[in-house]
Amino acid sequence: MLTEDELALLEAIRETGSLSRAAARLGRAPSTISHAARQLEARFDALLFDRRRYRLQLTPAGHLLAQEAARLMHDVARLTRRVKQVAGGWEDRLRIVTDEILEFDTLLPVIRAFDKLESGVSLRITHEVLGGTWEALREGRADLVIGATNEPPAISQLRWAELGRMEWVFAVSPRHPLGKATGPLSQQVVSAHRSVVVADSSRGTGRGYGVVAGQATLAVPTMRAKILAQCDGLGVGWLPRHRVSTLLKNGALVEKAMADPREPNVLFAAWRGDHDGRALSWWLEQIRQPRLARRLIDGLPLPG
Amino acid sequence: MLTEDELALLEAIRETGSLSRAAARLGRAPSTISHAARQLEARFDALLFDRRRYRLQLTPAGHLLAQEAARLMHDVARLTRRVKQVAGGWEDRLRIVTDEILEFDTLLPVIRAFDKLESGVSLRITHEVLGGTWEALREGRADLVIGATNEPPAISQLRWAELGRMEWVFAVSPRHPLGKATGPLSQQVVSAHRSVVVADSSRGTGRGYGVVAGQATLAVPTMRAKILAQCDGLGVGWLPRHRVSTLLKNGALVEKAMADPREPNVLFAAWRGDHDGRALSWWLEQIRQPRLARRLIDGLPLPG
DNA sequence: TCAACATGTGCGGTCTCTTCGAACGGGTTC
DNA sequence: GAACCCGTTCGAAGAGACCGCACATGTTGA
Repeated sequence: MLTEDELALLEAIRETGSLSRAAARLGRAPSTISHAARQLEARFDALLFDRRRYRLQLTPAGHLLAQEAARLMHDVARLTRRVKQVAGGWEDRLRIVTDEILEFDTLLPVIRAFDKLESGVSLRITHEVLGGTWEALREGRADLVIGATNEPPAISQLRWAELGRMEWVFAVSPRHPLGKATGPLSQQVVSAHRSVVVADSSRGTGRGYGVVAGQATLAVPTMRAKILAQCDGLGVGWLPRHRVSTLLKNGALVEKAMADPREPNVLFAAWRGDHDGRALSWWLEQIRQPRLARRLIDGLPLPG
Repeated sequence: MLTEDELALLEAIRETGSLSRAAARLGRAPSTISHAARQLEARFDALLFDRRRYRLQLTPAGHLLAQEAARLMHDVARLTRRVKQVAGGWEDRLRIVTDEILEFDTLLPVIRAFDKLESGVSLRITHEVLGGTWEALREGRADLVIGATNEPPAISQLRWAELGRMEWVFAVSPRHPLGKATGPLSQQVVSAHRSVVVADSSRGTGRGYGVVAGQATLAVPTMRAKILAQCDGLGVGWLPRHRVSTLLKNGALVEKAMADPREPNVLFAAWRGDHDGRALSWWLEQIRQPRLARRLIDGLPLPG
């Protein structure tokens, strides 16, 4: 393998173009450097230095070694940092999976605050649709899940905390055929119109919120897209009340009373008890603050 | 940095789960291992081993180090191979740039033969359109250029060899308006019809073969596409005679006499004299064989 | 042309660091 | 509780790194 001394040797020889100067730079005797250089060649079983001329030079092989060794050295330095970091109780990385109904924007201030800690932990934030968050936790793809819906399933070592409730509203564009309908709408009436659903293309399986069997659907990638689609009159469906509050106020959407109202969803944060670290603890501490939890669930109302 | 001994130490401890067994496996005294382990911890300034329980275990930091160090070790082994290879006179990699009018298929047998040498040299074969090959050589993006057209430009240390001549034929689809024209065609007559040109989208600049100013053009990505386009009657232009020989025979294309015939192109192989290596020498040796050069230039006639 | 200087290498001695064996304390197993 | 396993400490022995010196060779400047 390569010692940092050997690397420094190559580096010094390459830059100074001479063994004596390299020796001076490294604070060693010239004979030591000469000895070490020969030893290095013996180790790699290759001519690394061209000694034919007065001042020796690196051969192409020597150049390659010096150059790549510098890269390796860099890798080792980074590895050292990571090891110290993990030894200090910080995870190497923290994988956070949010449900898509949470808006990434609301996480930004927390991420910024986390960055200020300069922990070195690399964050990886992705999102999933519907049950995907629980799956991610079960399959070990996530260290922390934020905004998971429905009841926590049976996962060994599961820990969780309630974030709060998300209320839903059935709303349509005023230009939509249902826009002028009066009185509570039955499922039968609704099912005659296309519904807009959020689906995750990457996993292939078609999931959707509150879809009636046989109903035509328009699958869109995000809740934001669903809201915009419904504003456009492209379909109908349930929307998070708080995120469409402005749109309801200015008439871009109209709320419809339903024969079967939708119960509010309880949102959870969840993690596994067998992995702990300072980054996870910090995030849990933040998320347990009611103000932040409220903001995460409410999201940002779309401006009209 | 990490010595291979230290890496072997981590590996042995991780697998055996005990210092004594690791010592036995490595053929050292237990005291040596204990000492080395502590020294490793001091070096990284991190707790790598959990000594609280009876048999010590790797901490998360230790696991990370062992795992990543194994990866590093692998990198070093690969680097060692590459250094030996370069020291043996083989280049680290050979970048071959062909003109697009050469067909990649005709290179395949040569590549297979090169692979049989098991030199370890990684081949990188790309193609360029028109003057792009010379540029690639000038800008140091290529170690060897095959099939460069036109005269060799002034490039320092340039070396070249003639491959042979490529003859051209002006041909159109029988369903094209020019298909029934008689007698030699003048430039003026031709310029009234759209010409098909080969252009390189990746470099942005529009280049083309023998295009008359003001003439409408259809730019296609490859010579193969140009042939197919002209068979389809989408345009007219010069084509390599040998590659369309079958198509001329079966009537998919008809040759037209021209008032200004096109001179055959001389194709060159070129490289720089200041980089030599066994891989380059081998390729030059192959290319200088007249039979191979002929096959490269003629390409594969498209079946009707 | 010759002297002064610079460069790379070989040798013997010194010094540091690794390694070992022996002894000890604590934990596990039967 | 005896036998065994495990990790640690300590002094001694050995290996390898390093230095100073001498020497051959090549370069530079007067």
